[in-house]
Formats: sequence, C-alpha cells, structure tokens
Amino acid sequence: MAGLVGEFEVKLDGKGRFLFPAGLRKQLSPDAQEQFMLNKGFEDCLTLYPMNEWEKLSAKLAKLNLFKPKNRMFYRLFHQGAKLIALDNAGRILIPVMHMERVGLDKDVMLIAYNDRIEIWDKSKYFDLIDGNMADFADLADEVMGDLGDDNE
Amino acid sequence: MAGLVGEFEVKLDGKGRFLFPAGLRKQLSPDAQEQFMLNKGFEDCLTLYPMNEWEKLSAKLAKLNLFKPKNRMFYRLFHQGAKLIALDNAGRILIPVMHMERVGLDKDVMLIAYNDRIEIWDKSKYFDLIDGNMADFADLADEVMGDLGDDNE
DNA sequence: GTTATTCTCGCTAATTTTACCCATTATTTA
DNA sequence: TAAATAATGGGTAAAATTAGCGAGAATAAC
Repeated sequence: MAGLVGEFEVKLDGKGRFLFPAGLRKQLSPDAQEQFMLNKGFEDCLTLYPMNEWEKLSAKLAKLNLFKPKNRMFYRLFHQGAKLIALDNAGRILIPVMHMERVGLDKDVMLIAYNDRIEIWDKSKYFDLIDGNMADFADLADEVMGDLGDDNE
Repeated sequence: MAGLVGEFEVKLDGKGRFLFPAGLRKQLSPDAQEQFMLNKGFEDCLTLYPMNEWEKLSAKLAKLNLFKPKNRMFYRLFHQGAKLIALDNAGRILIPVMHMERVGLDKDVMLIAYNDRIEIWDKSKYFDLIDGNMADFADLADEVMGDLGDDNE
C-alpha cells in the first residue's frame, strides 16, 4: 500500500493513553501485528513506526559501519527513547511518562501520519509549527518538488 | 486525461454535506472509485483529490528522503488535515466539522476544479480573493505565461 | 517482610460522530 | 400530466470515541 496518511486529533486519558484512530488502524499492514517502535522524533515530537516499517528502517541502518564514530553517534541519537509499544485490547496506546515529558505532551495531541511513520505532537506545538512554516510552504514546495521532475505520463 | 475543469456553486446542508455536481462527477476517472483525499489547501481552502490523482502524487512524494528536514516539513505541511473521504450513496460528500471550521466554510460554498484537484472555498472568501486579484490578472498572465515560448501546444 | 505508590492493563458506561436508509420535494423527460 | 430522475432533508442504528473505575504487577519506601 501507498503508505500512511492522515492527520488525527486524539486526547490522552488520565493515564496517558489515547485511542488509536480507526481510520489509521485500517491502514496498518497485518504484518505490523499492532506493534510499534516508539522513539524521539527528529523534531520536537515522538515518532511511532509500525513494526514492519521499523524493520525496513533497521535494515538500512544495519549497513552503517559502526567503526566510524559519527555512525555510532547517529545510532545513539536515532534510538533515543526507543521502546516497543503495542495496542492494548481496547485499541489504545500508552505513552510512557518519560516520553510525554520529553516532548511536552499535554491532553490534546495530534497524530500526523505520512509515509512509513506516525508523528505524535502536542496539539498547540504542532499548530505553532505549521503556522510558523506555512508562509514558506510555497517556496518549500518548489524546492522540494521542483526537482522531482515532470517526466511522466 | 485532460484534467478537471469547472467552477461550481454548492450548498451545505445541516450536516455539512453537499451534492457532488453531476458535471464534475462525469469528469472523474473510474479509477477514482468515488474516493477522495481531502486536505487543507495552500491557501485558505480545502482541496479534494480524486483517489487516482492522489496516488500519483503520493508516488512522487514517496521518493523524498525523509532524513532531510525540509522534506519532513514539506510532508507535514502537505498532509495538513489529510483525510479519506467517499461519496455517500446519494452522491454527496460530508465535510468534517473540523475542516469546515479550519477554513471558515459557511452554507455557500464554491468548488473550483482544475488539473488534478478540486478546491473547496467559502463562497464569499473566494470572491473576495478573486476580486482582490482580478486587477493583476493581466500582469500575472504575463509573468506566469510569458516565458513559455510559442513552440508548443 | 510489609506497606505504599506508581504503572499497566482491562472493563464498562456515556457520549459523539458517522454511515446508511427512507420520505419528501423539486426538476426533468416522455 | 404522469413518470422518472435528481436533489434535499431527516431519522436511526452502528461505530468510534471519551471517560472513569478498579484489579494486578512492578517498584520503591519503610
């Protein structure tokens, strides 16, 4: 399938759990077994990789030569906060307290699904980010997509 | 295929649904399966991509390297409010409340179809935009189209 | 060892949203 | 004008979401 898509708003309950949105659940490959790898995202968010996608990523990383210091450091950074996570049988995900604190999650949370991953953002931080970058969107689109070429069809 | 064309005026009913115009429906490829991807547009509107068109876009995006920060940001901006939508069996489309609020849709709505997409505008906002830019139309045409040369079709 | 405290996890009830169906009204067509 | 089709507006059942309670496991404190 084409990859994950969608922006979802969810609420954490008193225990730091949220219901994994039905629309997103349907997109998961059965291979993922409702298992995920959670880690600290590149930006100020958490990232949730469905297990099958994580394994693909791992395979790429495994090619790095760990005798190089930079590669070791990258490895460490990338695995920050890495933790195996599963849906409970009510279809929810529990976010460990440490992780919540790390990216400042509050009650209102946004899930941003794209390609192979699901980002978990504090709602207000997410919209701040969007608002702050929206002005550059056009330029960014040009820059990012301009190179891909129109070579088709 | 030639691409979508047309400007249509529709009305939202009490539940936030509108009837998908027959004239536009005829333009859809059967591949689209009456499914759409809805998201927040570049400007203050929503954008509806027929599923087949969305998939073409996705295929392009999938080539981006997500280890580059700009590419991640582009993905996020582009996927704002992304949600899968389908026609109901009366041929209508339901716009989620959140999306209506996000771009300030009221009862009167305009659909603007061009190329691979259908933009959804609040009627008054749309005409404000048009009115505000109509004066520059000639210059804009020059600027945008002037360089194309005459060697083509 | 025992007692708290926190962390997980499962269950249930209440609410909201969405999907689906049907009845009515309008519009077209024969 | 009647019949068919299109368009509109609701009603209802199902699904999804929210929230709260409580049991057991793990951890820390006494």
